[in-house]
Amino acid sequence: MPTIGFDDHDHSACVQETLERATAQCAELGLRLTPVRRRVLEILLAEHRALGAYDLLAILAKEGLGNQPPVAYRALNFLVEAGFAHKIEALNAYIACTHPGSDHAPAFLICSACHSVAETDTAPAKGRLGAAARDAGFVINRTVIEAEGLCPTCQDAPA
Amino acid sequence: MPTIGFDDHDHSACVQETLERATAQCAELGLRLTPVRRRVLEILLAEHRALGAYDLLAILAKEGLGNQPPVAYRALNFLVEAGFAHKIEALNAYIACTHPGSDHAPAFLICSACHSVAETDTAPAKGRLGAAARDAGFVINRTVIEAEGLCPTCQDAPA
DNA sequence: AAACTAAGTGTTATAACATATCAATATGCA
DNA sequence: TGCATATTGATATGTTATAACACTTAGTTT
Repeated sequence: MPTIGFDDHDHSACVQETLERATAQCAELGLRLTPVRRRVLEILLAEHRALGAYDLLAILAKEGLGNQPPVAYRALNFLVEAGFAHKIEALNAYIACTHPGSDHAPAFLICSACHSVAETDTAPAKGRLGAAARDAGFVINRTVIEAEGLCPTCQDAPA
Repeated sequence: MPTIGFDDHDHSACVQETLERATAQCAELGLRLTPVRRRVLEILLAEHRALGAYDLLAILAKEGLGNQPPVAYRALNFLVEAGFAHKIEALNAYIACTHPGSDHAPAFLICSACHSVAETDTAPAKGRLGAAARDAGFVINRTVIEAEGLCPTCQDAPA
């Protein structure tokens, strides 16, 4: 599984493709990708960076899709639970999943300068964290793995 | 370096000892462990679990040490920067460092049931996260490694 | 000692993030 | 159709965090 990162790619195609896959997956699983949910996913995919719930809400409000916080949070919670989006705990912000379909323990590389986020994968149970958990008799349900730093572009940019 | 975890230990001694080490370390580095900062560290050490800034503030207020949010946040930011405390991003809460003195990349095991937190250590650069960062040309400044799950005690407890 | 400087504190206000609750509506299915 | 469930609308509130500015304290320079 590749680290989808800071490189360029055909973005509008990737948005469309991911949306279509999400639509199909919802149909399969009996989930309802309602207009607000679909639009939130589309926004997150298009932005390709972490957005706060209120950033999303502002966009939704302009489009007449809702203007109260629960509108954004409900959609985000749905997407996160369905595996279409992730919450970045270090930013209190949300990002579209770039590894859709796979059951995964995501890890993120977060650029402090431009706020772009790359998603990669970990196998937490296999590393030191898993070993520590086993030693302590701790059973892991969910992991948060995030790294803050500088992406290649921002390293080159003048301070 | 051990995972300081969910086991019992002589707590009041460990609080005193850590406070003394922190005092000494501040003296060495020219940092000022003022009354509020010292008391916040003491509370975090004594509680031995993650506390929200407003939980701390309530305690400080009772003791006449301040009653406005910045009082708590200033003390917490100082302690975090000095390495005496850590922020648990998944909880928006703060905990005393149990590996003081060492320059470390902490990792946490967080019990969803009893909210106790064990601190252990990682070597992020050596695991998959480090490999992904190198592949992407990403330079890591800080890592957030947190696992939520059940501690040994809460696994045994009835649901 | 007086003046200066840097760090810390007090205080007010507000920004930013998130959820509880209850009523209304839509959807899927017996 | 009628029922159960999921979703949405709307109001209010709860929780976490910082901006801004005045004031004080401790150390340092003159």
